[in-house]
Amino acid sequence: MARPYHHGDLRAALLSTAVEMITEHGTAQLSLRELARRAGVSHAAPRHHFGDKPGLFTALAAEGQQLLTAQLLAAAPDLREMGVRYVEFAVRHPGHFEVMQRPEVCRAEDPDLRAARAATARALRAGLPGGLGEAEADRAALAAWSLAHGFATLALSGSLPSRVGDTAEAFREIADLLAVRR
Amino acid sequence: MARPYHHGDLRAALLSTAVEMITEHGTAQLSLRELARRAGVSHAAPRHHFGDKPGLFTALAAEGQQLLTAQLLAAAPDLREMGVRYVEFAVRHPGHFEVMQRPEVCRAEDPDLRAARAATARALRAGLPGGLGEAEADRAALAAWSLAHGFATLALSGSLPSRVGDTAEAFREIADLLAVRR
DNA sequence: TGTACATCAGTGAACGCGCGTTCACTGATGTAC
DNA sequence: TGTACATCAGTGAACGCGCGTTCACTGATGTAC
Repeated sequence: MARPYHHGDLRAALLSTAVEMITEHGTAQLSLRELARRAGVSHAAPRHHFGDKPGLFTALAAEGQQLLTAQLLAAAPDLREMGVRYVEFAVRHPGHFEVMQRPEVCRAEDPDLRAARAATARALRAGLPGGLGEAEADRAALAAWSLAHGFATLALSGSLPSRVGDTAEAFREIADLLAVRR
Repeated sequence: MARPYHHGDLRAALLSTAVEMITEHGTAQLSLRELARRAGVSHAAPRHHFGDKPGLFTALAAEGQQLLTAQLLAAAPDLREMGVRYVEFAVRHPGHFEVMQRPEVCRAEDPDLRAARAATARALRAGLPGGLGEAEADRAALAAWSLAHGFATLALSGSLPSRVGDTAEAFREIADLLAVRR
C-alpha cells in the first residue's frame, strides 16, 4: 500500500487535523510541522494550501463561522433556542470556536472571513423580537450574545461547577431565568 | 549609574512587565527570555522567582483573582454593579484577565491560586438576592457570571460594535435589560 | 565594632531542539493537437 | 488513440533563529560570634 504521491484532499485533511490539535492544545501550540507530521505529509506541504499559520487559522475561522450561522438559522427566530445552539456549537466544535474567538491569529481582512462573520451577525438579528427600536434591538442582541458567549467560554475553560452536567441543556435553564424587559 | 547587581524587587518588576507583554501579544507569545530582556536582567533570572512559565502565569492569575475579588466585594451586594466591576476589571487589567481565563497555562493545583479562586466565587455569591433556594441561587449566579464574562470577553476580543463606547457603562445598560425572574 | 561564613540573587556561556522558511526537485494530472 | 508539454501537488535537505534549560560562577546581603 504505497502512499500515493498526491493526497487527494490534503486541504480538507489538514483543516480537520488542525481542529483536533487546537482542541487538544489550543492555537498557541499548533505548529505547521507537527500538523504536517500528523497528516502524514512532508512539512512543507501545508504551505501550498494555506501559505502560513494565519492563513490556516483564517480558513478555520471562516469554516467555523459558517457552521455556526447554519446552527443559528436553524433555530431562528426563537432567541433562547438560538442561544442553546450557540452553546452547543461551542461545546461540539471547540477547535473552531477557539479560533473564532481569537481574531489576532487570523487575517481579519480576509474576504471569506469577513463575509462569514457578517452572515453570523445577520443570523443573530433574526432572533430578536420584532417591534424594538434600533438602539433597543442593538442592546437586546448584545445581551443575548453576551450571555450565550459567556456561558460557552466558561464551559470550555472548565470553570463551570461540575454538577452543571449537559452544557447546552443547562444553558436553556439559565436563559429561562432571564427575560428581556418590555 | 552602574546598575546594581541586586535588582531590589525583581519579582514584582517581572510580574508587571509580564502583564504588559500579555496585554500586547497574549500568553502564547510570552517567552521568559524576552521577559528578562525587557526587565533588563539576565535571561536566567526569572527562573529564580517563578521556576518556569506555568509558575509565572500561576502567580499572575492569583494576583488577578485577588484584584477582582476586591472589586467585587466593593460593589456587593448590588449584583448589577458587581457585573459592571467585573467588566471594568477585564478592560482595565486585560493581561491578568487573559491569564485567569486560560487555566491550561497555570498550575491548577497551586494553593494560592485555588484560594484566590475560591474567594472570588464567594464574593460573587454575596451579590445574590436572599431567599433563593440553593439550586435557584446556583443558576442565578451562573447567569450573572455568564453575562458579565461574555460581555467582557467580547469587548476584549474587539467583537463589540464600535458604537458601544465606554465598555463598563454599556454593560450597565445591558444588565438593566435583564431581570432575574421571581 | 570587626570578621568569617552562609545564603541569596543574578550572570553569562553553552547545549540541544523544534520551528518557519527557502529551494531545487520529482511525481502525478490535465490539456492541446 | 498517442504524444508532448504545462501545471499542479508534494518532497526532503538545508539554513538560521529564538527558545528553555543547565551550570559553574560572582556579587551582595544577612547573621553569628
